[in-house]
Amino acid sequence: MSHQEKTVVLDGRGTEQPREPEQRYDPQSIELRWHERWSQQPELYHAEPATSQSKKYYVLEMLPYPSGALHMGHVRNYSIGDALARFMWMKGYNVLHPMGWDAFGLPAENAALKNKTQPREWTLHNIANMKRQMQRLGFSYDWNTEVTTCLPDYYRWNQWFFLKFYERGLAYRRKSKVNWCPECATVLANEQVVNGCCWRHEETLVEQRDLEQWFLRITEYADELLRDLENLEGWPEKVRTMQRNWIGRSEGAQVEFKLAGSDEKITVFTTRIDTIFGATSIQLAPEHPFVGKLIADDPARLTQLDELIAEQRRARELGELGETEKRGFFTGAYAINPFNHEKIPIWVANYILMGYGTGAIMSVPAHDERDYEFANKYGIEVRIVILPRQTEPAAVAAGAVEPPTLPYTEMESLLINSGEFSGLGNQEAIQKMTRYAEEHGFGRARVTYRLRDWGISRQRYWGTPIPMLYCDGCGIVPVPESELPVLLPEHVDITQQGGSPLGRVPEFVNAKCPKCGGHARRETDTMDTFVDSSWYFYRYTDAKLATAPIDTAVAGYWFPIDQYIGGVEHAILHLIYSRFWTKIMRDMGLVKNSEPVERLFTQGMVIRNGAKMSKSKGNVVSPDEMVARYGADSTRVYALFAAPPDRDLDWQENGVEGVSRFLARVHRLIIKNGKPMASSEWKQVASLPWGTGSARDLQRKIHQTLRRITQDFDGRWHFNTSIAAIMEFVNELYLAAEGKLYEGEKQVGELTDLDGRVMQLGGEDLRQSAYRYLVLMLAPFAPYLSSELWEKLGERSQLLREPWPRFNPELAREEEIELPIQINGKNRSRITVPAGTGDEEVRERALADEKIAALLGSKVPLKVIVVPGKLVNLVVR
RNA sequence: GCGAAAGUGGCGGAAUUGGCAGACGCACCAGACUUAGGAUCUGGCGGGUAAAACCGUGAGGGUUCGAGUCCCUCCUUUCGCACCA
Repeated sequence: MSHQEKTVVLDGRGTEQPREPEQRYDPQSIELRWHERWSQQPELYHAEPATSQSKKYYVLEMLPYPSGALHMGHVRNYSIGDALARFMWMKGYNVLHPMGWDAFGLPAENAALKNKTQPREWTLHNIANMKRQMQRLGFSYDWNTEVTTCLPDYYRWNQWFFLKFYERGLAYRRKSKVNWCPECATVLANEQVVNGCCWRHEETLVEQRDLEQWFLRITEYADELLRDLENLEGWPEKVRTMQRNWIGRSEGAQVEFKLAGSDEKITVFTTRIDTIFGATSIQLAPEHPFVGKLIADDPARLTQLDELIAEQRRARELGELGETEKRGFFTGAYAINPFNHEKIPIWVANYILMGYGTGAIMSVPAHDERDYEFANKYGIEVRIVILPRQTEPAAVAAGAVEPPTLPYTEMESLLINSGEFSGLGNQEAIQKMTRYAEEHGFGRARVTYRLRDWGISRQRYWGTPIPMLYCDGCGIVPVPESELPVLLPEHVDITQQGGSPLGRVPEFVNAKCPKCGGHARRETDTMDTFVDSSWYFYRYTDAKLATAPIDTAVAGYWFPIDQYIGGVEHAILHLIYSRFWTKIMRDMGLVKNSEPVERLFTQGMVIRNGAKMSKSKGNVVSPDEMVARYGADSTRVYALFAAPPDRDLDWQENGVEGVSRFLARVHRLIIKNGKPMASSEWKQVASLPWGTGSARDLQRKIHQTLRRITQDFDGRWHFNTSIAAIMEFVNELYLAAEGKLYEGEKQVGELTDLDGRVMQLGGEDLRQSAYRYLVLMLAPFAPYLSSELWEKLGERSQLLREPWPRFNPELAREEEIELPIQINGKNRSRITVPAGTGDEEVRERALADEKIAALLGSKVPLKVIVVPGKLVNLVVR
């Protein structure tokens, strides 16, 4: 940085120009000065109260986990949100733009173990650091509404919600399978299971254990969660599809099959009851409770079962479930098909999932690829029961129809070999056969979901304590609302492994039963951190409210969130939980909206050298480093300029350098040429009738650039093209400033001032006006530099609230003139030509073109598009 | 396997409704000013040619006066789902 000491700078024409230190773009000094100033104006980004007459706009970025420092993905996320917030402010909206911390979670415990600190200290320290980074980056957050989920102020409302859910039967306790590491003697989250082993003990296989867990009944809302996806038109289709698949609704029927020679029944779920006459076996999942009973006295088969289960678990843990070869064995037992009373064998098969439907299916090899594969392998009968209507039944007999490739789902299909149902179409058959099953008491229509209830118990310390008590006499007793919050004790020993850390804190565990006054134990599990993030955005609307989680009127004003911005990795869990939570809040009467988020934007990842940034790859770029080297503005503008925000962004440092050069160019341009100008003037100058010369060109550029940015914000969010347009604009302003434009345009417009005097305005005035437009256009993207230059131009207003200028479509349009084309002496049509491109020549060429003349004979061209001096094409409508 | 998105210079990417392909930026080359340049300014920069012509948007077909854009058939990459009965 030795060049900083220079005070003399030479321009391209070799003339020496003394340069004041402030003439050089020094982002550090500019940004630190404004940072200081803004920190003394905490009200700067406050939203107006919910009683405001202004239209509201709630822009939200996903709150970060305070892991220690921001990464580039954060910077990109917040640069998008901040640009939008600033733009909406300038558009005159009442903007809510909050930020908070998703502060509970496992990493804090791990860090505490590693660094011998407390999770609380570690977390709060990280928050302080990341908040500093955000403020240095100049993001326009209203820190007055900051939410930190690990503080009692916040998590007490998690507990409050939990109690309400419990009252409503939406929270319940039951046994469930969990990942259990025998070495750690504790439960692991799915993410902590690596290749089927514990992440801490890489040799130790994780077991599935049954544990009492708290669940939230999200399945109760499965149907609505699915249905309302249709209305979320502001969401990416991709996310909606992912959620649809996650919920996984399927309509069908469940049918009971009697066990031959017994009164016991096996219930299967099928979406294709119409194929039931083609069922040639029953298949059970290996974990199906029935299996044990059927083969209890058969050691050989029990061994087979164990192998099957072990193999399946390995496959699941390796994520290769779909690739495993189908395998199974005959149990020796038979079931009776209630439709045709046929005796069919019961098998165990590894491709049947216990977690879906009933864990048992009727196998119809003729009409299901999986069943077909299995049946082929084990020699089970394949019986065709549905055909396309056109097919001759004789073709079946002749073996000309190959299962299971039949188009049997078509309405056109026809049942055969199906008793009284033969001859029906497939849809009709489903209805009639379901009704038949219901009437005969062995089945009914049923909807099944893939979605499971949400298990929220975590055997962890750093989370919200679940506000429940276990009384020796009364059983499960909720903590009374008046006793909230159940405080998370501090200085808990988390170094010891095994079970919930809170269980080792007697002062916490031992409590009085609020019902009988007797001894009770507290629940020692804490809540999943996804609980925290399921409703935090409501809390922002009144973050300090002490009497309730939210103020219904205030939340009613702000919700739904107009724009939510974050990574696609939260497409399922966080966003489904949030939608679920909102629906409960609505049912509780807390909010009116059924969906929390109107529009969702998922930004692309930040990568470097083609790979996701990670410490192990050594390709991490730290925001602090970027800010120190190039400043916040350059870092932010680059994050928006390098790629459209929905695509992955390859971080290239010399790209940042280029942006920095660009900002320096802007700075130099205005510092050198900008002069004070009355705001009543400059706002009108750009709209004056400038004729057709170079002033008109600059005027057009102003409006075109404005149009580009305005439309990018309103529509497709391609801020890279917005910024490119600003760069073009700056390039043109440089030409203008160097006197290459405006010859002979000294006085081309008139303006009447407040006293009625007529002012003559020239190219210089237009340039001064253009500088101000430039600063306005830059304001959403580079807050520091734009504020600095705004002031340097003598403007006193708060840039954040300066109205976003409207572009004039007329002035933005490329100028065109129309020329008539004569064909056979008659005016047949017109051609449109950009102004000033040799009109006569163009017309002659147009007339000389045989092709056009021929076409005009039969069709009428409405528009001919002309390149200067050269006819290219003809548009015929 | 199923579903979705995307393939354009050395690179990131423009081209919003079919109408001058490669805006803007990076990298690179040349020049100017310089004791100096990793500053600044000017010019160049898809292939091809002395200059044109001509050829160029993953491949091959098609529609159209005209296709990166629309249609068909492939190929590749990325993401999501992956035995959901």
